[in-house]
Amino acid sequence: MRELSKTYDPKDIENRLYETWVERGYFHAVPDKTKRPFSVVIPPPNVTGQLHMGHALNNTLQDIIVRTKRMQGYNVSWIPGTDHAGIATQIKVEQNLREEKGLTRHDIGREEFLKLVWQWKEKYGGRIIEQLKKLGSSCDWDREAFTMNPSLSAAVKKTFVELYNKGLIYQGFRIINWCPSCNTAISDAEVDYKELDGSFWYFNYPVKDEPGRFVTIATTRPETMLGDTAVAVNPDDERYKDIVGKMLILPLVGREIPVVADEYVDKEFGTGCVKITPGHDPNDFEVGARHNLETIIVLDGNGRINENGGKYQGMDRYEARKAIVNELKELGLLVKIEKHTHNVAHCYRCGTTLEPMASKQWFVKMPPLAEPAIDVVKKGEIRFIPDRFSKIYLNWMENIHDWCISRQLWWGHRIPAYYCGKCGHMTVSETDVKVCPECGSEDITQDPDVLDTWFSSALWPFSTLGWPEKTEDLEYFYPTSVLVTAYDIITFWVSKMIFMGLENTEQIPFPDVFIHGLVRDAQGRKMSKSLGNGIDPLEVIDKYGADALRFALATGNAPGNDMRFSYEKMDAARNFNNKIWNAARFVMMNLSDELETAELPDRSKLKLEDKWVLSQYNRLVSEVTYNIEHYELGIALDKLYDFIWNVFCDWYIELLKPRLAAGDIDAQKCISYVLSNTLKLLHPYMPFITEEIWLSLPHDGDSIMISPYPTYDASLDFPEDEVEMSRVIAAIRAIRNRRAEMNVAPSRKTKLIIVTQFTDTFNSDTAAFFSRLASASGIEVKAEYSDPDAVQIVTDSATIFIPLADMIDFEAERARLNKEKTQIVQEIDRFEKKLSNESFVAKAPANVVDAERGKLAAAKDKLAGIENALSKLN
RNA sequence: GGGAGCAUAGCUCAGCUGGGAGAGCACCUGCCUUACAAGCAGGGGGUCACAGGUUCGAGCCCUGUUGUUCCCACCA
Repeated sequence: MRELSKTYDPKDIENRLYETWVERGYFHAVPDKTKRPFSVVIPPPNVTGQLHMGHALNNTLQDIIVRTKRMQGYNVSWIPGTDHAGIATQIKVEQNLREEKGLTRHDIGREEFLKLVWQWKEKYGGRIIEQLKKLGSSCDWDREAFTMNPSLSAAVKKTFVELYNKGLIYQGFRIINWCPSCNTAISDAEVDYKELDGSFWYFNYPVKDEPGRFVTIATTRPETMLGDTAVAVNPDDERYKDIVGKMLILPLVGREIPVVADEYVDKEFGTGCVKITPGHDPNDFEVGARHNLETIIVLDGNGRINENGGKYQGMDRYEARKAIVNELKELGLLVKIEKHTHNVAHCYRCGTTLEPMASKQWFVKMPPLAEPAIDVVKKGEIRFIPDRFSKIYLNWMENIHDWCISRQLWWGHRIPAYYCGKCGHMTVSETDVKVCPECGSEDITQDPDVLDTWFSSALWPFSTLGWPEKTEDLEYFYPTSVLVTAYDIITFWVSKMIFMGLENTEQIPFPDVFIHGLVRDAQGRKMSKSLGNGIDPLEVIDKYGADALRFALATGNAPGNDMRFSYEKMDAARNFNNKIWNAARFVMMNLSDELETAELPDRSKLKLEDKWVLSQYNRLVSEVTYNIEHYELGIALDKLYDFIWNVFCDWYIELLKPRLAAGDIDAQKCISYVLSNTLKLLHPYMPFITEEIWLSLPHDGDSIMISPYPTYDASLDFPEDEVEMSRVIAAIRAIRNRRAEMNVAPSRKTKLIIVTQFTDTFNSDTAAFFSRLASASGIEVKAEYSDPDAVQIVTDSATIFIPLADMIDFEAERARLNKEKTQIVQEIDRFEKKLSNESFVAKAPANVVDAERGKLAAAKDKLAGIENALSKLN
């Protein structure tokens, strides 16, 4: 056994224990048919990322579940890893290249650039993994995965090719969101809308061959007029009936464009005339398709006007906007400018205003994939915790659009499509294509685009287990048991894992999706770089220890709800650690060397207080187990905290002090048993301190983390003793309370005369601790007693006399007793009313009614005591 | 426009399938009682947003109202 140091120092403990666990292979799991598998999924952090509070919360919750299951005997696999994070990583490396060498990726070329990204990944990619270890996460590091590993890349290619062959992946020309800064298309899910103040410009477009006649259109993006190919009105709009079919002259450009009638136009909005720009607006694109309009794209990839913009070519989109508005004004075609607030699409990665643009991209056809993914949630095969997030999921899935998966980036999984330079044939293949299967030409180029990062993330639960190979791991650990993640990536990631899982493995990837909230700052704001309010978990760990951070994150945590992080919580967490440490030190000081294991003495040797604490401990075991199984991790932790502090420390330790001082071996067994098993319950939450203490106590085995989790034991239920002890505690509390009210110095000990029908309770053992805890110099237990000169305390099971004649204000005593009497009479009245209500007695469950009867009886006993006391007060 | 959450003690929040209104912090009083002052003992403090309803019984279920946060859609 190891001695515990006088003061608790997490730094000394945490690194040492973590290394030991890893060395002994406790985190590593291999398929073993004799054990039940339990495997979990959490979001792989970005490879270039830094640990933030979100990761800390996510890992803490996951580790609590994982450690509990492992102790319960499951064969637990938690595969850690990182995501290549296409755009995010590429942006970082590009920035770096610009800052260090003043070069762009185009200057050095694709191959060289990718070398740089891989170098970057090797250099910084491991950092976040090391940071996760500081938290105590019990991941299987031997299985660490990365979304661009060869085996995961193979899974990506296989998926792409199979979906393509089924017609579920296709190339299409349509409006996508284009980021002029990242120079790539992004999916609808990657768009952030921000409400901005803008303007609404009204312009006149002249009608051809009818000088002086105009239609007035309104737009928020004047520069797109360069690509207008029609103006649309509602077919039912009387104002414009006669103009439908006529031609307009597009100002500045001179192009003739038709007026078309389309249901899409809202008569009430603006002027009722809409300029149609099929190349730069999703709705216009559809109108264009319906009316066979030309699609003219006027912007290049950087957001500058292209060759279709005539003299504006080369101007930035906003420069062009100014110029166009000015020229139209000079031509007298600007009617008015209105202020207009509207939602503007921004890139979620870089914040740049996006341009909707028609473009040829790869898409996943969603409806056929969404359907089974909706079913499994509706049928309850996959459930969200809490359930309300299934609505968000279903709402999203039921309104799904096809998923744009191609990105004009270099970092990522390159699309496995190959084009023949000679005959133009396209081949989609898992293996590299060197020769055109159609014409035999060797002039083959691979599609330059890469796949959306989420495409590979979607495969994570099974690609990390070896899919598409039929590995033993996949067979044993898949489907996984639970996904733990925050609600902000339900649509990004959770939904995609579900439909890809069903598509690729014909199984759900996980039955449970445990959703947690976001960690905010003390004021409730989102932690962000721009606000500078982010708190680095590593600094917190450095100052308080990982156990304290985990406690702070888990305490009060309710599924799906955001939480605030504050240093007040960290102080509370640190204090709790300290409390446990000191309690353990005290227990150990009192243990004799002959105790080797944590075993209870023979049941017959148990005293009242032992049974009382064991009975509560036993209930704690079932409740905590139940709560954790139901993902009520915060509730379970509250109960552990309450038991350890308010039951074990405040009462049980105090109750046992006389016996421990006397060297009572049974008391030693009891207290070390309760402590050691409570530590097991707490271990998933605070792995380090519990291990350190547990190893110092009498124990079986090498580590608390692989010791069996406590289970409910019917032989430890002592309901009667619990009631008895709670009466004793109530009496002690009442005495302390009275003494405090009367300002009796704590050092002043008094005699106590206790009148009670429960005389068995107050035996010589009880008297020892009772004296201590109630500041008594001696205790007499009597069946009958009367002393008009004593303070009388009435509980529902006893009347206690404290001879404090010199301190009594009899007037005040009488007033106090009368006040208590009024209160108890009111209570009795309430209980009686309730119990005389026939429908209550008839309809309420029996145990509720019995409980009310019990309360009534206790109140009546107390009233009798008070009346007796009043009558004896002179 | 559609959807969801939240509104409980001064602050931050728990409260599972309806039956006790709770925790941490803060506050007040008294204590260094040799595990712990990062502590101990005692205490004050709440019309559970508002209005109806269902029920023997509502913080919890239903309807409406107000305030607030978020998600989705994106009428130029």
